[in-house]
Order: sequence, then C-alpha cells, then structure tokens
Amino acid sequence: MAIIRNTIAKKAVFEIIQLNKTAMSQTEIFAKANNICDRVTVYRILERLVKEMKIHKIVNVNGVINYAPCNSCSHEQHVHHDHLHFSCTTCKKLTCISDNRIELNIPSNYQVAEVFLTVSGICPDCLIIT
Amino acid sequence: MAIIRNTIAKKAVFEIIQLNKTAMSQTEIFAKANNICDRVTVYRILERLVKEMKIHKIVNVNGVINYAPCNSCSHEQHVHHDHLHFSCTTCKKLTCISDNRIELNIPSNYQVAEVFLTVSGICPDCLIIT
DNA sequence: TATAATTATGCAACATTGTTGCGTTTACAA
DNA sequence: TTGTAAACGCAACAATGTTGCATAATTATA
Repeated sequence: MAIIRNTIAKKAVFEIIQLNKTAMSQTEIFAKANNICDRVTVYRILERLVKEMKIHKIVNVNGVINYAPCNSCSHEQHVHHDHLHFSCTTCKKLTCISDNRIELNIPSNYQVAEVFLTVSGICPDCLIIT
Repeated sequence: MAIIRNTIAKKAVFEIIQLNKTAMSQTEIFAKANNICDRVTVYRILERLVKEMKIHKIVNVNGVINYAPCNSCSHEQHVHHDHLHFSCTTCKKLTCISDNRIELNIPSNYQVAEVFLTVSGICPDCLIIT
C-alpha cells in the first residue's frame, strides 16, 4: 500500500488553498508558493490532495481547473457535493457559495459520480468597480 | 452595425454541431470539418455562433470546452438554460440530458448570467462495455 | 452586374495549461 | 541509522486556445 508523505511543498500548497477565500488555479497557487517547488510538483501535489479528498477540483466556465478547500465535507458528500460555485466572468474568480439542494432528473442508465453546479456572472467585488 | 455573413465554413460547422447527438470540442468539430477551413477559423466561427446564440458553450469536467446545438431555446432561456449536462469520464463525451428545474439560492449581490449543471460519471454506452 | 466596404479567412507565431520520462532526493518506518 | 518507496526537479512534449496581419470572399447598393 502506498504511504502518504507530508512534504514541505505539500503542506505549503495545502495551506495556500485553505487560507484563500476563493478557489484557485494551479497558476495562482504556484505564484503564491514562492518557488517552494517546481511547477510540475504543484500539479502532482494537487492531484494527490484531490485523491486524498482534502481539496475539491472544480472547473470554471472558461475551462480552467480550480482547487478549493474541502472544509466540512464528509467522505460521502465529497463526491456528491451539491454546493454552488460562482464563476466571475470579470475577475475569473471562482467562489463556493452555499449548499443548494438540487433535484436531479437523470435516466437510470447513467452512473452518476459528481454533481457540478456552476453559475457564471459578475461577483460583488467586480460589480462595485463597475 | 456588424453584418452577419453566412459563409460555407460557418454553415458546415453549424451543421456538424446540429447533426451530432453529443456536444463536441473544437478538435472534434475540426476533425469532422474535413479541412473545409483552418483550425483558427473554426475557433472564430464557434465564437460567432455562440454570440449569435445558435449554439451553446459548455465546459466538461476536464476543462475542455464543448459546443452543443441550441435547439428549442428562446432568447431568454439561452442565458438561463437550466438543462443538465452529463460529462462521461470514460469517453469524455458531453451529453445534454433534460430540463431540470433548479432552485438557485444565490446572494442578491451576485449578478447571475448563466447556469451550468454538469454531472460527471459513466454514460450508458461506456457502462455496456464495462 | 459591377463595385466598394468590411467581414471572414489563412498562415505563422505565440501563450497558457497540463503531461510524461527519468535520474536524483527526501521522508518515513523499522 | 538506514533502506526503500514516495516525491521531486528538469527537460521536453502535447493539447488547447489566441493574436496580428495580409489576403480573399460576401453582401449591399449603385
């Protein structure tokens, strides 16, 4: 069985994600990591953190993959987390909003894994500027 | 005011999207277009078709942008279309499933543009193979 | 139907995001 | 303290998307 190591870089990346209010892309995380490790290593750390279910992987409306902390989220909720993501088209920030109860109406011959509910638009910060 | 032109390449791209059951990426559309035009032109045609609201732009769970026909979709529905997209993690196909009524619970200081409801998992075709 | 105006295209080059292979380093258990 | 597997760095690659500019094609209208 694979042993999970808690390296310096991994701890740093995890902390960056946890301390941020909005979800972040690999590029943003790497920029904040202050050259603690290689670009590629950040990708691999993120992959591991998702597998260990410590962070969520969410795609914004532009197709950029973002990572958000997985705060109060049980094992079961993790894959079926129905909370809403707001993807700002101005600042490109992805924010986790709230838990939304969704009524899914999917044919039974589809095997559902995860549910993604993303709303695009303009976030409060960008609305003020405008 | 810009005049909209209906070029051969544009007609071809639109037809490809309309005839396909699942949503397609630029790569797939270009492959089907049989060198009717340049790779870049496909990107630009897709951009225009989205702006003209003839097709929908949807992101699959891997971050690849897909395009789907906008069949029975009024002007108002277009930006608020609440129908569900199934993103197969095996064959990567993106399918439009059905209209799902979603109860959105978003703070009023957010300006909503579009709603994306995407479910990942395994589609019927891939389940049979397994 | 000929022509002017401007939309659309092709090509080349670039930018961003994400992946892979491989030799080296490091964390952790014993 | 040390062996071993996990993690890392580097370099190279792959996929997807974008931009600038000269040229071609479409459409209105004269």
